[in-house]
Amino acid sequence: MELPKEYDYKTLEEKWMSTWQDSMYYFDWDSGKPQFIIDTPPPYPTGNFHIGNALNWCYIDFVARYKRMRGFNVMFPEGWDCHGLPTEVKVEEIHGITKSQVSREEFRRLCVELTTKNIERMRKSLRRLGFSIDWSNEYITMEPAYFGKTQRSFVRMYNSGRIYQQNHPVNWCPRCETAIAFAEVEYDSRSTTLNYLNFDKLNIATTRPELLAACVAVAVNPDDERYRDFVGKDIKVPLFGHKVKVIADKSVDPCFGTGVVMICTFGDKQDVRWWVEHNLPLRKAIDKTGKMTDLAGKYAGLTTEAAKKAIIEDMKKAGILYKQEELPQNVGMCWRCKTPIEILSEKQWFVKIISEDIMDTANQITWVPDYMKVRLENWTGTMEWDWCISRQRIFATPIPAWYCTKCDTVKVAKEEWLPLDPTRNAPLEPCECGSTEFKGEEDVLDTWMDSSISALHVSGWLSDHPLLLPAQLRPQGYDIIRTWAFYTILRARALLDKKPWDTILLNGMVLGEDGHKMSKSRNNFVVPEEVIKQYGADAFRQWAAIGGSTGSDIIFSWKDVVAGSRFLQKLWSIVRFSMPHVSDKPASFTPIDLWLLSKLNRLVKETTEKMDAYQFDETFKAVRGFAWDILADNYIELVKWRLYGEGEGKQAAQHTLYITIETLSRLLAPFMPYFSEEVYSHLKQESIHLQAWPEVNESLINSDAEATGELIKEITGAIRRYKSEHGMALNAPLKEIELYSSITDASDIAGAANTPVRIKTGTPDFEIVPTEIKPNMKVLGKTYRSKAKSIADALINADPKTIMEQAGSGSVTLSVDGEDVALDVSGFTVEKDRLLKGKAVDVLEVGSAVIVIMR
RNA sequence: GGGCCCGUGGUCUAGUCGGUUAUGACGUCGCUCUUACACAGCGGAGAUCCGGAGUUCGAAUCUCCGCGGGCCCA
Repeated sequence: MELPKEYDYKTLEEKWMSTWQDSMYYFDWDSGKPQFIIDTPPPYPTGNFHIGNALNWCYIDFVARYKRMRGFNVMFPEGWDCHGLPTEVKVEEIHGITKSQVSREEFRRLCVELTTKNIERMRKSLRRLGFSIDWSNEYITMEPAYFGKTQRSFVRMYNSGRIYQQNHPVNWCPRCETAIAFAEVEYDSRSTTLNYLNFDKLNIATTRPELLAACVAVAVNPDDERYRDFVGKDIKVPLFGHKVKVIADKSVDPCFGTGVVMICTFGDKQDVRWWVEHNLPLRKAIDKTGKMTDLAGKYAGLTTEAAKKAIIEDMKKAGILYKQEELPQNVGMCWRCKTPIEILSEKQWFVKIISEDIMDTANQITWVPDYMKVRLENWTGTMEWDWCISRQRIFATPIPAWYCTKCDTVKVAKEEWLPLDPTRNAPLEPCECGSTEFKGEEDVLDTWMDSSISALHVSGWLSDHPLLLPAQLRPQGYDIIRTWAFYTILRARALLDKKPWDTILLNGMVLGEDGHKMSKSRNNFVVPEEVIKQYGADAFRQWAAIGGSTGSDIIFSWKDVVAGSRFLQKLWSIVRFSMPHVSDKPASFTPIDLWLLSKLNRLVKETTEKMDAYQFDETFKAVRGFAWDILADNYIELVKWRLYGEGEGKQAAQHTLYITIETLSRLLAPFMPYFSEEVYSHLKQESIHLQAWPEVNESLINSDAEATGELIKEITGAIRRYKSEHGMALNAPLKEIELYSSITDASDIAGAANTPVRIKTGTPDFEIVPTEIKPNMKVLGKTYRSKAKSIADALINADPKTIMEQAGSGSVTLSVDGEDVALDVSGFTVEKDRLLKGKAVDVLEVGSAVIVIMR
C-alpha cells in the first residue's frame, strides 16, 4: 500500500481526534504506578482559548504524555475558573440590563448560562489542539460540588483564626457601589486644580479640598528646614476646626506645592500608606454612594463635586484660599463606568498572611526556571496588608455567614450545612442570643479563593478518594506568580500544612510578531484556531515546543508554524519512502547501520534527560535534527542501493529503518500526537499514546561505530559535493575511487556514489606540504600565561616546514622575544596539504581519509 | 519608582562553569528534478555577539556603568 504523497493534516487530525477515547487518559485512583498529578490552571471561560493559554497547555501536554509513557499514573485535569466581574459585565451587556434590575438568583442564572456556553466552546478548542486531558477529572468552580469546597475552606480557615473581619481601605466605585480590585482600576490623564490654603500657621496645597473634613494629619519632609519647628505640633483645619498633628515623612516632596501636604482618609493610595505607617485616626467624609457624610457639617449630603465647589467658594470668601494652579493628574476610574474611584474604609473579610510560612513552603518546591522564585520572594517581602477576600458582587461563591438582626453577631456556617447561599438559606441553629432572625451576608468571595484550592481539589481533598497532595506539577505563566501561586501556597499551608506541589513550571508570555504583548488594540492578536485551520495542531504545537526556552517570553511567529508544517511533510516523505522497505526481522548490521543505531540511542538518552528537565525546545530540536539531517539526508541516501538491491545488507537496512522509525514516532508522540499516531498505525495495531517511552540500549551506543559511520558519511558527502561542483548528476558513475583510510567496508560508499571503490592501505604517493601552524591557546594560555600571546604570534609567523620537521622529535624550539623557548607539540597543530605527484586524478581529503577519484 | 528577564548575521534563535572556526531556522544568491521529499538537496554570501570601562595571557561568556526592550508590581 502506497501512502499519499502529501501529508494531509486536516483529514488525519480530524480522523484521530474522533477515534481516540477519553478513557485513554483517565487517572486511575487505584493504580499501583507512581502518581503524577498536574494542577492545571483553570482558565476563565471567556469563550476563547487564547494563545497564551495554548502555549501553557502545550507544555502541560508535553509533560503529561511524556510522563504517561514513562509509566506514571498521570492526571491532567481541566478546570474552569468561572466566577468574576467580566462575566457579570458581559451578561449586563448581552441582556441590556444592570444587575440591580433583576433578582440575585436571576442574575446568577444568566451568568451560569453564559459561562456554560463559553466552556462548551473552549472544550472544542482543547480537543482540537490534541491535549490529553483527563475529562473524568474536570471541575467547574461555579458548581456546588466545587464552590462547596471553597466554602468549607472558608469555614475551616475562619475557625482556625486565619480569616477575620475588619474595616479596611478599598477601591470603591460610588456609582456601582462595589469595592474593586487594583487590577480593575483604569487610569486616565486629566488636569485638576491645585489649591493653596492657609492652614492655621502653615500653607498647604491640595487637589481635594472637599476632603478637608477627612483630614487627619499634615505632613512635611523631615529635612525641610522651613517646617522643622512645626513637627509634632497640633494645627487647626480651616472651616471644620478640628485639630490634627504635623508629622514628618521622607516621602513628602518639599518641591511640590508648599512642601506641606494634608493627609485625608482617603484622598489617594499615598494617604493610605501614611495612614498605616503613622497609625492615624479614621475620618469618613464620603459615603458609599459618593455623598458627603455628617462629618462634613453643612456640606453633608452633597456630592463630592458639589461639595468641592461650595468649599472652594467659602474658602475664597474667608481668604483661606490664596492661590490656584493647573495640575496634570492621573485619575483612577472604574473600568466599567469610568467614574473616578474613591478609597473608602469598609468592613471586609481578610485572610491573614504569614510570610514566613509562605517562603518556607515555597522553598520546599522546585522552581523551573529557578530564578522565578525570586519574584515570589520579593512579593512576599513587600506585602503591606492582609488579603481582602470579600467582593460586593453577585456571580461568585457566597460567603457562608449571617448577621444576627438582634445582637449583630456574625454567624459562620457549619461545614455540614454547605454548600449554601446565606441570602437564601438561614442558619440551622439560633444565634447565641437566642434569636433566629438573621440577615445573610451579601458579600461574595474573591475568585482567587476558588482557584487557590485547585491543587487540593484535584488531589482528592474532601472527596471519597484518598488525599494525594502534594500534586507533582503546577504549570503556569509567570504573570500570576503573585496571585495564583502565592495564594495556592498560602492555602495548602493553612488548610493542610503541606506544600501544594513538588514542582512549579513557569512559562513565559506570548508576544505578538511585533515583539509586544498580544492585544486587540495593538492588532497583533492571533488565535490558535486560525493557526490550526491553516497548518494543523501538530504544526502549532511545534511552535510551542521550539519557540523559546522554557520560562522565557516567546514571540508568536507564523514562520515557526510554517517550518513545523514543513517538518511534518519531510517526516511524511521519510515514512512514505520507508514503509515498503521496513522489516521487524533482525539481521546483522553493517557499520553505517550501527552508526545510525548508536546515534539513535544517544538521542533517546539525551531527550530523556531533557524532558526530565522540562527543556522542550532542546528535546524537540534534537529529535528534528536527527530525523532530518542524520536519518533523511545521510542514512537513507547511504542505504538506498541496499534497499533497492537484493544483497545481504538489504535485511539489515530494512530492520534498522524499522527500529528507527518506530523509535522516532515514540519520541515525537508528546509533541505531535496526531502525526505520530498516524505513523505508528502503519507499523502496529495499537495507539502510540499507550506505548512506553523508548529505553536506551546502552550496548548500541558505541563511539567507535559512530566515528566510523561519521567518516563514511563525510566521505560520501565529499564525493557528492565533488560531483555537484563538476556539474555531474549525483547518481552519475565515476570510473573508480581509491580510498586510503581506516574504513574496511566501503560498500555503502560505493552504493551511494554509484562507483566502484577500491580500498587501499597506507598512503598514496604524496608530497606533504605544511601550510600553516595553528596555536592551541587552551594549552599555551595555561602553561605560559602572559607569554602565551607572543608564543602564539611566533608560531603563526614561523616557517611551517621548519616547525613540522622539528615536531617529529616531540618538541620544537622557538625564538620568542629574543629568548629560546622549548615547546611541546601539544601546543599547536600543523595544517598540511597533500599533493599527489604525477597522476591525472582528483584528490579529496576528509579528516585522515584520502579519496582519490578517477574520472 | 521597585523587582525579574532579555539585547548574538536582514529577521528569530543556540551557545553564557572564559580558550581564537559563534549554532540552527527563515530569508537571500548559485547549482541540481537523485526511482521519499523542489514545502527538497548541495554549496556560497552575510555577525566589530547593544555601547563603554574593568578583571585576564585570553571575554559573546565574569564585574561595574550606561542605553534599549519586555513582563509583573507600585
